[in-house]
Amino acid sequence: MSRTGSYYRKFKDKNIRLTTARKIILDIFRKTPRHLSADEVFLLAQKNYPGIGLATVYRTLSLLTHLGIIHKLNFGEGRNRYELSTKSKGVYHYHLICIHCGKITDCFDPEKKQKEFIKDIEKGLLKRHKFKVNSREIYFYGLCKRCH
Amino acid sequence: MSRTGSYYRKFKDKNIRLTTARKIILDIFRKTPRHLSADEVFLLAQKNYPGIGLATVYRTLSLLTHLGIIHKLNFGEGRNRYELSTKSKGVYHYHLICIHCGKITDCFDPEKKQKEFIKDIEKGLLKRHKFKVNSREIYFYGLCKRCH
DNA sequence: TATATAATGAAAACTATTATCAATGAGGTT
DNA sequence: AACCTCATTGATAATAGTTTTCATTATATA
Repeated sequence: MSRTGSYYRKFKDKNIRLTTARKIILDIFRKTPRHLSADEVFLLAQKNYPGIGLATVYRTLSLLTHLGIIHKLNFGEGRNRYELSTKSKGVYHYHLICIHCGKITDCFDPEKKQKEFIKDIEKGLLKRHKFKVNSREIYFYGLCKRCH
Repeated sequence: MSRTGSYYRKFKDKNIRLTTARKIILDIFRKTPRHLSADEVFLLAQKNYPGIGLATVYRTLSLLTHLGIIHKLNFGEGRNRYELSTKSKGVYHYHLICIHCGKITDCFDPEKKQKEFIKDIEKGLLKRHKFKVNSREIYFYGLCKRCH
């Protein structure tokens, strides 16, 4: 089954209707490996589906977030951004934010070791705080290659 | 020299005026070990300084953030929160956010080991991405003690 | 104390997001 | 295929957090 199909099944299982808007937006995330704002999703969606409304975009983003399909991010810009959360299932990744130019970089685990680090921390949280981690967000703020 | 004094010096060094509003707000952060929203800071500030305006609070939060004295946080609530950043100099800490009840917990490093983990990751970022980390924000989303 | 100007308070402006509501369309049933 | 139910939609208004504007005030220095 295609990846898309597995998302669609998630909808069916919960009696959530598979509308054009939802399919289009899901597709955008599958094709765009970036952190998209609601506005950016809206503009991209309009290309294939001119009639779509901004409110629907917001509602869909909220829905997909609650389904765990996408992940809400915040880089301190005064707006939220979203990305497919599938990646984070197997591979953890960090976000690097340059405090000078604002550039945001995805950084994937180069070493297995680091993933184990995080897992280790999460085990500790469960043991000591009885906190069951579902997902994690790791932001590093600093100066990027071009800014120092 | 008192801790306050060291902040005041930071102001002097940059020719930033030490006004009543700034002293009051700095004091709030020194006394309140919580993640405060602009509104909460505003309400607390008014107790000692009834005339203070909300705009000044926002301006001061922005100033203190740029000076590196406080740190801007976002827990996906639709507003920003702030905390003194001194803590993070020596001791790293994580934020646990319960996706059910919304409770936010500060979690300090129980083990030296974990701090070393993070340092290790940051060394890798410098080496591979030429990214110099200034500060980090680590959020764990999941279910808290009372919600599972 | 006088001076220059950074900082302030009040209010308006701006921007992201959410709520409202009548109209539409998805998906099951006949 | 026609029908039916109600979740979903688009348009718009409403809300809320934050930023900007501008005349006034207060800080730091001479």
